[in-house]
Amino acid sequence: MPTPPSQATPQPSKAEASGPELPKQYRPSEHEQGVWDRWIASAAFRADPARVLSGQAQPYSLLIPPPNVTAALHLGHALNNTLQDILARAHRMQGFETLWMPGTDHAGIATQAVVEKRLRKEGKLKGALKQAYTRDAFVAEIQAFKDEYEAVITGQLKAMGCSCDWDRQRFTMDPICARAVREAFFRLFKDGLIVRGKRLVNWDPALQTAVADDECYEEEVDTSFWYLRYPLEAPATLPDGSTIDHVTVATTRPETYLGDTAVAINPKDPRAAALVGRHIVLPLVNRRIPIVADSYAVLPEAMATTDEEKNDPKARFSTGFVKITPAHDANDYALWQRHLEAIPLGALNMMSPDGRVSDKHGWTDTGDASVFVGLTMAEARKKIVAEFKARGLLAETKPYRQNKTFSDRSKAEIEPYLSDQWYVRVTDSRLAPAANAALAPEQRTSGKGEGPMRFFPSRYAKTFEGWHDNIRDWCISRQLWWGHRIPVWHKRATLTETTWQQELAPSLGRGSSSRPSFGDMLMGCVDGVRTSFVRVADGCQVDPTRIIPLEPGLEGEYDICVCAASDELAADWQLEAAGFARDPDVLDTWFSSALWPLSTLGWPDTAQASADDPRAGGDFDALLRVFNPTTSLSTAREIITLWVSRMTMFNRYFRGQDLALGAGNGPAPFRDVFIHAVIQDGEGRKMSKSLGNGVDPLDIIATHGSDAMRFTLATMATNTQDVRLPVRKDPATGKNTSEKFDLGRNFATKLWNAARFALEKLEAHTAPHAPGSVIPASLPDRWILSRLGRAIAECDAALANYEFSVYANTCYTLLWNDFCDWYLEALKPTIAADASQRAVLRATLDAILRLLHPVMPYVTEVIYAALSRLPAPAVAGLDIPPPARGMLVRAAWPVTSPAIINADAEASFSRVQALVSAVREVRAQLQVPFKRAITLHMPDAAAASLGQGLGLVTSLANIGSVTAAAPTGPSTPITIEGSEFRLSNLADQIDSGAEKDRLTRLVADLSKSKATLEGRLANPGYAQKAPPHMVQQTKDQLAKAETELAAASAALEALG
RNA sequence: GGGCGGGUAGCUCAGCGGCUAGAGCAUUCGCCUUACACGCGAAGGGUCCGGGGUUCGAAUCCCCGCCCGCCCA
Repeated sequence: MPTPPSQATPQPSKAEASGPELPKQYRPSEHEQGVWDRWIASAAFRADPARVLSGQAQPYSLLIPPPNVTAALHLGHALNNTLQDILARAHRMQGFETLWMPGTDHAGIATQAVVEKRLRKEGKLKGALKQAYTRDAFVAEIQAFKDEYEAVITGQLKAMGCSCDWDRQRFTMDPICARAVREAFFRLFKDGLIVRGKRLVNWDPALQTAVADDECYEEEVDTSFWYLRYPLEAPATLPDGSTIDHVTVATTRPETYLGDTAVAINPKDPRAAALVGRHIVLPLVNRRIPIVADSYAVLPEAMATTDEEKNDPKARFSTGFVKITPAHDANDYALWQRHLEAIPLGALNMMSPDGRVSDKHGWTDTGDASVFVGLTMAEARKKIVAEFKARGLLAETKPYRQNKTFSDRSKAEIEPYLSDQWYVRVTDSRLAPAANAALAPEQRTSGKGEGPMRFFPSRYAKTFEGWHDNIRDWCISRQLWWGHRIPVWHKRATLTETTWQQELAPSLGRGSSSRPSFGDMLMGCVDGVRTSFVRVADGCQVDPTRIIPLEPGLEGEYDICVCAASDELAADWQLEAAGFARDPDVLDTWFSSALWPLSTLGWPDTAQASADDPRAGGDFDALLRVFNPTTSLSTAREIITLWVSRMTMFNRYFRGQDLALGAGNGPAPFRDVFIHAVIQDGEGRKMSKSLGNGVDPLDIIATHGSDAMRFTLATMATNTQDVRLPVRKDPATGKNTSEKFDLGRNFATKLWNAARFALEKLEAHTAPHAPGSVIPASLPDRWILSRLGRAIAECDAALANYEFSVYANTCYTLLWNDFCDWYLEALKPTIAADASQRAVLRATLDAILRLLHPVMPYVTEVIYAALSRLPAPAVAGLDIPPPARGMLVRAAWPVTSPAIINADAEASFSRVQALVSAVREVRAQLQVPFKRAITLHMPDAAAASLGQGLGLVTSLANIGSVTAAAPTGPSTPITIEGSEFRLSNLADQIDSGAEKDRLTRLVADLSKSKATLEGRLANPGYAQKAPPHMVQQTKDQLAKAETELAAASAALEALG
């Protein structure tokens, strides 16, 4: 793993630098550290915003999706960071001033959960966290854990070769990022977009915190419907004349009956008229609750009239009566909101934060139900069902399968729970709608897109758009200790005209003529401090100007919430002395990650940021101006809603304010959003610790090398949603690995060996070519340059469209199939004598190294160290200027002139390839050893038309002689493009059986082709409607097949 | 429930209106051929999930269905 850079500029190691000659084998571990040190020492990854401001370069920037400090990186990170590094390195080579900003995320709930678990395992924590640890002590434990994992993660990224601007590395809780969080919170609070609300949240009773919807998952579990008899206050007579003294409710959660405040019946239920407005008396609790009419109550199957009603799966289980528990069920809460008048008791919470029945958190009329207090919800269920049964109030129990929600982190069952939380009103037009408006017009399905933001692949724009169209207020408070503490101080006060002065009197007098008073502060007349008054009774926020002085009718209990823009201001106003207590909660992690495009660049106070982090270079002001908005973001699918959305909203909001465009009108934080595929195991499962199917990038780097891993991952980055990586356990090491990575390792080796060969030839023959730029003359030279020109164009297009597998595969084909299989083989006979060919070989290898560098930075850099010592004659049409310091990392991207693409050379060369392949085929089928030089019988005209190609054919196919004379002894036919030639001298004794087999197969193949082509031409519609060139092509093919078939048949007949 | 992706050679994937459907790995055969056995040369292997339709022509476009996966609710 790379260590911090040494002070002196490291030189290439002996292995790298022993002259142009390379060691026989490429062993990644012997080179990677040395190459890394040279990159760092030369500040190769350093972005200089001044070059952009002075007009010397265009900016290109990427923000790393900050990995959670919870755990080491896995292959998914390896993929994402490889792709980002490819982009960063390619753009750097293309002349962009490139910033790849690194950093890590504190990952509040995830990290706290992991550390808590770890402490329990180590025996340092028993019982409830909040009893065993103080806040500060626990945060210190997490801090230590964070330091450990941040180092691990950084080490992994460096081992992978990630060319981040490491001096600027950030952490979401470092002072610079913390200031951004503070500023953002304050601005939103001030603008009325952060509000307090009593809402039902997803409560994790194990972690004792609210969790976001996206931190939960659902699972089907076996449970029951219980049928509970609720006694009526007085008997009622139904339309059918019968009299009832109770109603029976069907419920899956009998334990929450302690919080019931109503019973609902469907208005279409015939019994409704007789019952609505009457009351139930809850058993044991003796609470009097009303019956209300609401269509939320599902009609029993027997009463259902419409199809929809009949098909409702709950109809089978329904009695027509539903217990309503607003504090413990989202649907019930919504029903209460529709019947505020009819349900005076509203929401009664009967659970404590640790998931036990409690009469201390909102429920007071305990009555005989005190027997349940203190039980867990599961215990309470059993006991409540038993008590109902004992009293004859349990009508029946039916088994039922139901979807339940669980917490991702603790796996505990989620309880809907009524609690005070902070929300961001993201539905405001300056937030979610502004995010959608940032999309490019062609990526919007509804509404107007006016921004530059594009998703790659484009289908993900729909996910982004749909999310904002349906977005709800974002709950940002978390009942945790690890995170950015909410900068709000609370005080509960009962406000009446008279108590107002008394409640706040100790501080109200603080004002003097020169300073604003405490009252001014509360009214929002003071910079950097803002107050909201939340009426406890209904959670409504009341305008401070109506509180001070208090308007009639607004008396009551209030939560006074003071938000301070800095701790200094909070201290200055002596809030705590005045009885205000700081909110114990922290912010949702995504709140700070949402600011990543701002906070990493020093926002909001770039001068202060420069002072805070001198290592980063003190140029935060230029950094923010040049690199926000960024160019590309590469991230995972599920992150679109969690992170991309919030960054977009915040960047547009805050930058809009900064740039005086108006909140919400600022730039989107990035131009392109690339969504990469998810790596799964061979069975299509997510890689995870619990499944034990994860692969550690460092293990792959150790066995295969960093480049091999990177290259393989790049080939896997197609535009599908998932890619599968079959995993196997290495019996020797016990570690997970995958044979897939052999692809990259073999490719790196191939490159290494090709380079060794080229260097050997270039070293051995040094006679200079004629002065001036080399004009390639030989067929292989013209051909390889043409192939190179095409490959560069394909790579350029692929990278511009985030098609990483296309880029990798193009490089693969160019190097392996074109350069190694054909070009290097073709030049063997001529390279020694041809100085111009040596120049082309050198230039082509140089260009290939440049093209491959973004994906395989280490091996290409090592080879380049050797290659760059050789003279580099210019080759016409190929622009590859020598790089600064002889380092590939600083080299320019290869550029070719359009003229380098040579269709004639390609056509001639493919005839050579076809002829050579045909000869090889005959050799293989007739078992003619490669070493046996054979004779090719070919008319003079045909030989002449091959031109330079003839020499290539004879050397590549080991043709001993070419003659126009007909063979005298045994011979076999080969046909190329409809022409027939013969091969002879194949063996001392010809094996006519093998030859017969070969020709028989050939005749069968050709007959099949002939039939197919004839069939196509016989179709009357084809000749009439297909484009003429298609028809002509088919005719040509048929003619060719017929010629070849005739030749093969004749030869077969001649054999007898 | 809504949205999205996928089902092509034994495996992992390209191809997304027109060469007789390709690559890498695996398999078989032959090779230490002036760099490379992590290699070279050759070969075998596919009702392109099923069923309809559009078209001169469909793996590719449309419709219906089946199966797998993901995201959101």
